Amino acid sequence: MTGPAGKADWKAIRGDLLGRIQSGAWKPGDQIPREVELAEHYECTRSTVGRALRDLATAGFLDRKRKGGTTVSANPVRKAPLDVPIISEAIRKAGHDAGYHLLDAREGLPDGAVAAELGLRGDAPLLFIAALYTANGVPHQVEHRWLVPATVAGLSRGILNDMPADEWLLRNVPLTRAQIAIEATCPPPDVARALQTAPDTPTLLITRTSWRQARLIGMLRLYHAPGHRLTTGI
Amino acid sequence: MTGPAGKADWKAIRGDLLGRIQSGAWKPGDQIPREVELAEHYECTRSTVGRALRDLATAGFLDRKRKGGTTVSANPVRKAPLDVPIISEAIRKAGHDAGYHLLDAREGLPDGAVAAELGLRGDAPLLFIAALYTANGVPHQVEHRWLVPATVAGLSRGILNDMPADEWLLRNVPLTRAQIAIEATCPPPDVARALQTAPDTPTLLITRTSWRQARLIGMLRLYHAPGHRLTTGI
DNA sequence: TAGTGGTCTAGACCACAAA
DNA sequence: TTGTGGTCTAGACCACTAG
Repeated sequence: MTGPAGKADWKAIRGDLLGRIQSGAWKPGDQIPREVELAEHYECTRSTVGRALRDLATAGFLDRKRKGGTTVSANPVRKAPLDVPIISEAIRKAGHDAGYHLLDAREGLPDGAVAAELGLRGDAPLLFIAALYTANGVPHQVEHRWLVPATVAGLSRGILNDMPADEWLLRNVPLTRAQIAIEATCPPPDVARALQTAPDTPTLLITRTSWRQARLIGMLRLYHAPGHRLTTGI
Repeated sequence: MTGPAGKADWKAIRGDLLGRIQSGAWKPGDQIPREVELAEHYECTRSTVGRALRDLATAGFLDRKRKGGTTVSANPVRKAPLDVPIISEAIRKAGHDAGYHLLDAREGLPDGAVAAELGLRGDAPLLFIAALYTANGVPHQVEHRWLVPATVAGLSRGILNDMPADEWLLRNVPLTRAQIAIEATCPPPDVARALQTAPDTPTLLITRTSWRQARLIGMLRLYHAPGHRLTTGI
């Protein structure tokens, strides 16, 4: 119910509108005034209130339809932004010293699970990479990658010795689409060994399959050290 | 290098600009033309290219600074939107029959870990809720909630018998801020029993602490059935 | 068909940061 | 100081959709 306090400023207007929603003055399902009316109330143009309304709509607080007007979302499905970072960068940003060790890099046939996940028949060789990331010298994450050789042409073992695959890929084969799955699992024996944990320790596993346009780049399995938490917020 | 193909349309411009980034025509760190120049190139106004540029910047593809100009992000930290849904809704949306069973609801003192997580001293009683969600009759998720009684006044055991806490909270005490943590763990004995799994099965645990403005609402621990995956994409 | 949001224009002023 | 993006205005036309 705040009036046009200071001046017309789309962020202020957004805050005011959000306040009405979160305070319960406007309830889920309610129809809110039209843009023209709000513009009049806030003493600004329709463009300005429009921007505030658009922002609240993309954030999930409002539903907008032409002719149907703007309503308060009945079911505000909130989205928590989950970072998909360069691993070493993430470690450094957490204030730790980031280490990287290539454990394995070779061509080979993917096993059935990987081939199925990638939608391949399993008879085409992929580039397999295993690497360990450390934070302050302590095992932090282990990655298993299966990459389509034709798509990542130019990526050699020599490069991988010095540079994590994700950094090379970011610059040379940037992804345009990715599917991400997060689950809890027990690490395979070699991963457990690298992480220095017992093989039956619950481990957070992130699986990411990525494409560049229509071309498959490959798959990443990222095993986190025990106790590692993925955090975000709203 | 596409010209002003059809007409000035901010989505088309965004697509064209994104194409230049993803094709490698513009590389990370590169400075891109100023708004005025792009407007000239696309034969539209600065507002229109500005909208396309703003969109790409919020998506993480561009960095913009006044006077400094616009550059291609050197480190495009992509964000994957993670849904924070009403649990029953999510089960239904997956095409399953959603079931809800209240397992426990009582006032009690939180244990040390919960009190610490909530930043409480542990001498104030909280409302504890345990509930089981099923999908097609099969155990799907178990939630443990600790709620601050003063903040959720009106939430009774009678209500909780019929309605999951999250649905009541959504309508009556909508959160304005939340911290979310995702980790792998072994479920406590009572959770393992409810999920009908062995206690040493790796389980995906989502912990969410939520506030309404400055007031603490409470904490949720959501244990997922074995094999459950959290999925998202870019 | 009429009303609503979605978009674009042409111009202006302002805020911030680099030189 | 100066150049860049950030925002706002006043107006117009268009696209979708509810009635």
